Amino acid sequence: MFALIDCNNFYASCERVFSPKLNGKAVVVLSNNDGCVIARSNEAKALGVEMGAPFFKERERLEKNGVEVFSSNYELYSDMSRRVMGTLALFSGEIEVYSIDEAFLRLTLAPDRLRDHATEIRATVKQWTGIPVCVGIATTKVLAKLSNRFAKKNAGTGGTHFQAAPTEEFLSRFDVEDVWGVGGRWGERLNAGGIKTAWQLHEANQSWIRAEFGVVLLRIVYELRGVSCLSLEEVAQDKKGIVSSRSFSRSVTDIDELRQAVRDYLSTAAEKLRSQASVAGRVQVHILTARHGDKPKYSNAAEGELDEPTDDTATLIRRAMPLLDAIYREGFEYRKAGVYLTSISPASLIQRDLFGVPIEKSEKQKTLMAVMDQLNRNGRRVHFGDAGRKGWTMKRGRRSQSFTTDWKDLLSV
DNA sequence: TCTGGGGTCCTAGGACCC
DNA sequence: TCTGGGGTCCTAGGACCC
Repeated sequence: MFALIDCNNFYASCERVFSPKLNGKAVVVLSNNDGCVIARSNEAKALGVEMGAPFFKERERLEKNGVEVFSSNYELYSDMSRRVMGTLALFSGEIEVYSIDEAFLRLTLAPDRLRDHATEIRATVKQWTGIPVCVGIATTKVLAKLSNRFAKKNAGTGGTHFQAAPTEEFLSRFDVEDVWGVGGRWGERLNAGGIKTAWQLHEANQSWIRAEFGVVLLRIVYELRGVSCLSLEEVAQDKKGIVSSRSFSRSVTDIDELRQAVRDYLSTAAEKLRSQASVAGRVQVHILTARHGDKPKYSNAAEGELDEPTDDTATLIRRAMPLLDAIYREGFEYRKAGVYLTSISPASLIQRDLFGVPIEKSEKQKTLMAVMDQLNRNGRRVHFGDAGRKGWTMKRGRRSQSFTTDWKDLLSV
């Protein structure tokens, strides 16, 4: 059996843990730059605040209704996630942390004990971390997802549900787009083919699915039928691509400012690369103007290969700068830039270039990076280039404290 | 009527997820 | 004024090899 545990309105719930006065009130959390709504408490959902709604369009309505609005505080959410996952790990030796607020567990209990187990998981996570979760149990991951959705949408379930078999009665309750792995595009095409519910997808013609949609959807159909095709991925695989990109808080026209942004993002991306002991063979740089409005639009990206794969921030920056120069056009108001590291491989398997960077030099680089990572981990930010006034950095004026990760922010009562 | 039969690697694009 | 930031996998097509 697979259990899917999903935190309810996770970011909003994190804010509530340390501010109980928010209980019962409408709470929303905004994306980076306070751009759009990415988490809503049930009260906020009831007011009709949509997921992904631009904040500037909703602002007045939110204020009028006394909604509590927060900038995103990933330091807090990551740490709360770690606590939730640590708690869940005590309930099964096999756990897959699927996202910041979801995990699959494999349960090998007798079926008659599953319901009690689910209730206990939910109660324990709530008591130990303050985060409310729902638990859905079934024989495949796709069915566990639906089971969880059922628990979440039906108050009568008490937040847990065990679905022993994929019955017509159960699957007919869900639109086909509610099935994990079926998004908007496939939903439309399936609807056009007369498939509107999860049950109809369960009954769909196998060869038609394979021919029209491919093997990915076919696996989902099998999962709906109770044939497990998606296994529990207990160990997180190394990233095959690492992105770091941010929207600016204001327009940027000057290439020097873009250069500094690219240096910053590369520092972040390379730090992630080193944390999984990998090297990257290619680096990509992209810049964009605003998508909306009537200002002239431009976006472009350029990618380049490293002479030899590296995790050295300085080397990556040196390779990336000419790429930025190549795509930069004067006269545009840029709103976002980013970098993308690809062709990632384990650092232990580097194929050195006979005429490349001498070993002694690369050893020095390695030491420098290790020292930098250590300083940054301890909260001192060490930068490449000009770390001075950066007017374009993220806007997040409504952020709560880092209650669990910074002594200065410890809650006072 | 009929045009060989195996492969690999890389990239772009399109889906999907949170 | 103002619209996030990460990821994964699969497929088709083009280039190459013998």
